[in-house]
Amino acid sequence: MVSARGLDVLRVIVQDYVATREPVGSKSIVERHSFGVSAATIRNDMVLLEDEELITAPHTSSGRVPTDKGYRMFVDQLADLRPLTSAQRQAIESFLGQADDLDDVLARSVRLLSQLTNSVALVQYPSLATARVRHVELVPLHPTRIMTVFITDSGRVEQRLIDVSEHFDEVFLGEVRAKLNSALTGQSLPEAAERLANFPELFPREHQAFVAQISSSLVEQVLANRADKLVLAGTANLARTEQDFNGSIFPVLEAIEEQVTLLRLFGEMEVANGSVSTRIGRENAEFGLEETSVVTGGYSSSGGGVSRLGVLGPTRMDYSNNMAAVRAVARYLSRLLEDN
Amino acid sequence: MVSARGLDVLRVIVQDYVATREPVGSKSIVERHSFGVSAATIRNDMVLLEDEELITAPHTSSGRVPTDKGYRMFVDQLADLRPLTSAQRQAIESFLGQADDLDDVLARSVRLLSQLTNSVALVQYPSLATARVRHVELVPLHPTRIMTVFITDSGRVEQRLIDVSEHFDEVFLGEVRAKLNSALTGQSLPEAAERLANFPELFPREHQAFVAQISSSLVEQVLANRADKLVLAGTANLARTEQDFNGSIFPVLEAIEEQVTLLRLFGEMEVANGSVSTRIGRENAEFGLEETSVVTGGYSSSGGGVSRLGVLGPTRMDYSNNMAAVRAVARYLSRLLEDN
DNA sequence: GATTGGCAGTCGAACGGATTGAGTGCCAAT
DNA sequence: ATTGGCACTCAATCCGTTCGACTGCCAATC
Repeated sequence: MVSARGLDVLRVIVQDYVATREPVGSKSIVERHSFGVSAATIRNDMVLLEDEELITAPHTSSGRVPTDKGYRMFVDQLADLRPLTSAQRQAIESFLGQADDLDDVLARSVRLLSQLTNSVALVQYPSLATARVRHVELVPLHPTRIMTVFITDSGRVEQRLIDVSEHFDEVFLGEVRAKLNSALTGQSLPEAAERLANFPELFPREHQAFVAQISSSLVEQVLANRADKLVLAGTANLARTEQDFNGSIFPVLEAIEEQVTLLRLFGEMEVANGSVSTRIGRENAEFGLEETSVVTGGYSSSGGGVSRLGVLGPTRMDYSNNMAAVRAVARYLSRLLEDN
Repeated sequence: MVSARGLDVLRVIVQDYVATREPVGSKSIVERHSFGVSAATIRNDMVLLEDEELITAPHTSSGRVPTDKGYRMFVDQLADLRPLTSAQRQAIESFLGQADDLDDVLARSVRLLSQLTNSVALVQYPSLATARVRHVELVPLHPTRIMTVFITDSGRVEQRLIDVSEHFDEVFLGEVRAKLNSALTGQSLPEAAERLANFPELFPREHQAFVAQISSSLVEQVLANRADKLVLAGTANLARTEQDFNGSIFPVLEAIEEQVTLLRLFGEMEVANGSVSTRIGRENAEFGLEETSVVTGGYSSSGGGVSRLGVLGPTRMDYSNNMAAVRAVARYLSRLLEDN
C-alpha cells in the first residue's frame, strides 16, 4: 500500500515533471524538497507507486513520470486549488467588467482564460435547452421575402431570411406576428417547436399555406439553435506545448476545427455550477485525444441552464493553476450573466 | 544570363522540390525529365540560376532548393495554371450548389478550398464598403428596449439591442422606422452614417433625444460593420506541413487567431476580380510570416465590392494547384453571389 | 519494521571517428 | 555549347566508447 509520504512523493513528481518536462528521480526529489529522508527511501516509495501504476519509468535507468492514473489521483486528491493571486483576480475583474454585449463577454472570457492558463480555452454559448422565447419578429423586406427574428431570454438573437411563394399583405403579417408572440412568448424551445407545428390551424384555410411557410421555417430555426456554439482562443499555445503531444498536434487541431467533437466532449462531462471536473489523457480516447486533458467548469446564465467552459492542453499541464482559473472565470461569468 | 532551358530547369526544380521536400540535384533531374542533355549541362545552368539567386544549395554537396525569388519567378512566369480536373469542378458545383444562406455559402466555400489545396483557407465576408442599405428595422422588445436590425444588399444582416432611457410609444416608433427607411434605403454605408448624424432634426424637439439614441446606435452599427470578418478552415493542415515551417508554426497559429493580421495582409494584396495574386515568404515579413505564402483571389458580390479569399501555407506549396483552386472557387462564388 | 549508505547494473545521451553516397565544380576534349 | 571524367565536399549513417543519471538490491543501522 502507498503510504502518506508516498502520496507526497507522487505530488512532487507531478509538480516537478510538469514544471521541467523531465522525468524526476529520487535524488532530485530529496534535494529540491525537504522530505527529511534519504533518496533510497524515496526510491522504496517509488516502487510502490509504480506497482499501483501511478508512475512509470520511460526506460530502465531514468526518473519517473506520472501515468494518466497518477494525474487522476493528483487531481482528485492531491492538488491544492490555490486561489488566484490578487493580481489575477483584478485582471479578471477589469478585463471582463468592461464588456457590453453577450458576444463581447464571451469573447473576453475566452481570451482571458487562455491567457491565465497558457492553453487553448473554450467557452460554450449559454445553453438554449432551458431558454425561453422572449420575442418573435417578422419583418417584411420584399414582396416575397420575410426576415424572421428569434430572441430568447438568455440574450441570444438569431435571424433568418425566408422567401415565400406568394405576395403577402403587411397587415396580415402583423396579425401573424401578434398571434405568434402570444403563442410562443415564455415557452421553452421544445414547447415552442410543438406549438409551431399546429400554429397554421389557427388561421382560416386560405391562409394556412402561407403561415405554414413561416412556422416551418421558425421550427427549423428553433431546433437548429440547439446546436450549441463555441468560442475559442489561444490556439497558438499548442505550438509551444507541441512536444508534449508525442509529435503531432494534428488530432488536436482537427478537434478544434470540428467543434462538434468538442461539444460532445463537453457534453459528457458533468459539471455542477461552480465546480470543475477534468478528463485526463486516455479518458478522451474516443475522441482521438489520448494525449490531451480537459478541465471543465460550468457557468449559469439568466436563461437558467448551465453551460460549460474550459481549457484543453497536453496531459502534462498545470492542473492546479488551470482548475483554479477555470473555476474563477466560471464564477465571475455566472455572476455577470445572472445579474443581467 | 539565364537561358530558356535554364528556366525550364528552375521549373522542374520547383516542381520536384515541392513534390518531394528534398533538394534536387542535376542527376535526378535528367533521369526524371527528358531534357536531352547531360547532367553536366544541367549543372552549368544551375550555377547561372544560383548567380541570379533563384535557387540555393543548403550545403556544399547537396541539390538545390528554390529561393523566395525563385518561387516568385515560377509563379509569375513558369507556372502552368492547369485548369481543375472535371472531378474537381463537379465537386465545387455540387458542394456549393446546395448552400442556402450567405453564411452557409461562405462556410462551404472555405471548407472546399481547404480540401482542394490541403492548406488553410480563408474567405472574407463580402465587403460592405460599397454595400448599400436595403432595410432598417426597429423592433420593440421591452418598454425600454429596442432591437435594431440592419440589412444590406450584400445579404448581410446585423442586429443589436439598445436600451433607451424612457418609455416609448410603439406607433411613434413605427413612424421613426418609416422615416429611417426612406432616408437610408439605397444609401452607401458612409452616406448612411452621414444622414444618421442629422436624422434627429427631422423630428419635433421633444422627441429628438429619444431618436438620437436610436440613430447614434445605428451609426455605431454601420461603422462597426466595416471591420470585416473572416471564415477559416483547414487549420489542421498546418500540422501536416509543419516541417516546412522551420520548426515552429507558432507565428502562423498566432496570425490565424489574430484575424486582424490576416485582414491587413489581404488588404495589401491587390486583386482584380477573377485574377489571383501571391505573396511569397519574406514578402510577408512584416507580419512575422517569413516562411509562409499566401495565394489570394477576389470575388464580387451583388453589393458591388470585391472581397477576397485565399489560402495560406508554407512557402513550399503547390502554387499551380492552389492558384487554380483559388481562381475556380472565386469565380464560382462570384457567380453565386452576383445572381442573388 | 522503517530507513539508510553502498554498490553493481542498466540504459539513454553525447561524443568521435570511419564510411558512404549524393552531388558539386572544374577542366580538357568534343 | 556540351560532355565525360575526376577530385572534392559534406550531410547522413553507423559503430563503439564514454559519461552520467538512475534504479534495484542488500546488509547494516536506528
